[in-house]
Amino acid sequence: MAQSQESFDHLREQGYRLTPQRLAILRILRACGEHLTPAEIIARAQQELPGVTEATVYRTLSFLAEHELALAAHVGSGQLVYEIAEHDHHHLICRACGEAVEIDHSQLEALYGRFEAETGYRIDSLHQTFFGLCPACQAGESSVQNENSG
Amino acid sequence: MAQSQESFDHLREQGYRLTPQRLAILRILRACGEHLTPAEIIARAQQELPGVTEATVYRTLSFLAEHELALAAHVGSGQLVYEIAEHDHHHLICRACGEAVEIDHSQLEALYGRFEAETGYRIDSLHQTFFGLCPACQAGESSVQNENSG
DNA sequence: ATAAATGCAAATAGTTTGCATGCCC
DNA sequence: GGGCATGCAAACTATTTGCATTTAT
Repeated sequence: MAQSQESFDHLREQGYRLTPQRLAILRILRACGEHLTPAEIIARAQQELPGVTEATVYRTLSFLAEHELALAAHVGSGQLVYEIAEHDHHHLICRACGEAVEIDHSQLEALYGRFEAETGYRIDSLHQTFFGLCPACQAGESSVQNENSG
Repeated sequence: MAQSQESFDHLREQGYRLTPQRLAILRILRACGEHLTPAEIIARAQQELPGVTEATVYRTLSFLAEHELALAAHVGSGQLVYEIAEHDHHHLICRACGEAVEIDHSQLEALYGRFEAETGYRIDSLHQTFFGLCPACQAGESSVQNENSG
């Protein structure tokens, strides 16, 4: 929670407000540690703050992403997902059970460097999502046949 | 066009039909060579086949993706995009001008191998999308300020 | 006090579905 | 001819927006 104090002050200085809704959603993202869909965040936010609306959650998520307190990414589901912006990392997600493994950004740096050298692009994808099958689901591959991802 | 003949026969054998709509959409994807959003595909399809509906295009795209004649991927826009399934590759897209560079899958194989060794996952992400700024847009960075992506 | 943020509800955008008809094989 | 695919329109889901009210500062 300490790491946010400076961001909070910074936002306040710019005239933004730290409303209970924003704090609650930030808390939810922090507590989860993983990415959540807007729907999941809405559900959790409504438990903490009965009466909070979907519109507010969407607006809050955009706000947090814009101010780099949260990170938005696309995963296979088609929905944008959000997670707390703490350190740069990527995800490897199991298509079958949805389990996600974090991949530290350092593991992609060499690749990015190579792409940048080859193409001249400056790459800023700090949240890639890779898909596959986790060891458990590979084992039960013939029996497990679902396609969930949330 | 030759490369599709066998796929066509295979589909027909399974009782599927190669309707003008499906062929037109396949032709559109092939002609483009890049990924297209459903909206873009709908627009082009309606030029080739006046009267074709959105529903049909969506259904056709799902059909083509399911039968591996097309490939579906998420790019930053939030919309699923489709492209012809010809060879495994990834994209590096300029956030500013939308220009895309292809990255052959071979360039990611070592990385995937490393991830697989570390995590035990079997990775099957054959279409990653990386974002960045292309050389031209880096040059005009201060002047170019748009956020288009389609 | 004041401007920013919320809640509400309606609007919008994108995608999917049911069903009668059409058309590929 | 038979059954898969299409067109049409309506349903749905996810997200955004306008505006009066509330509230953090």
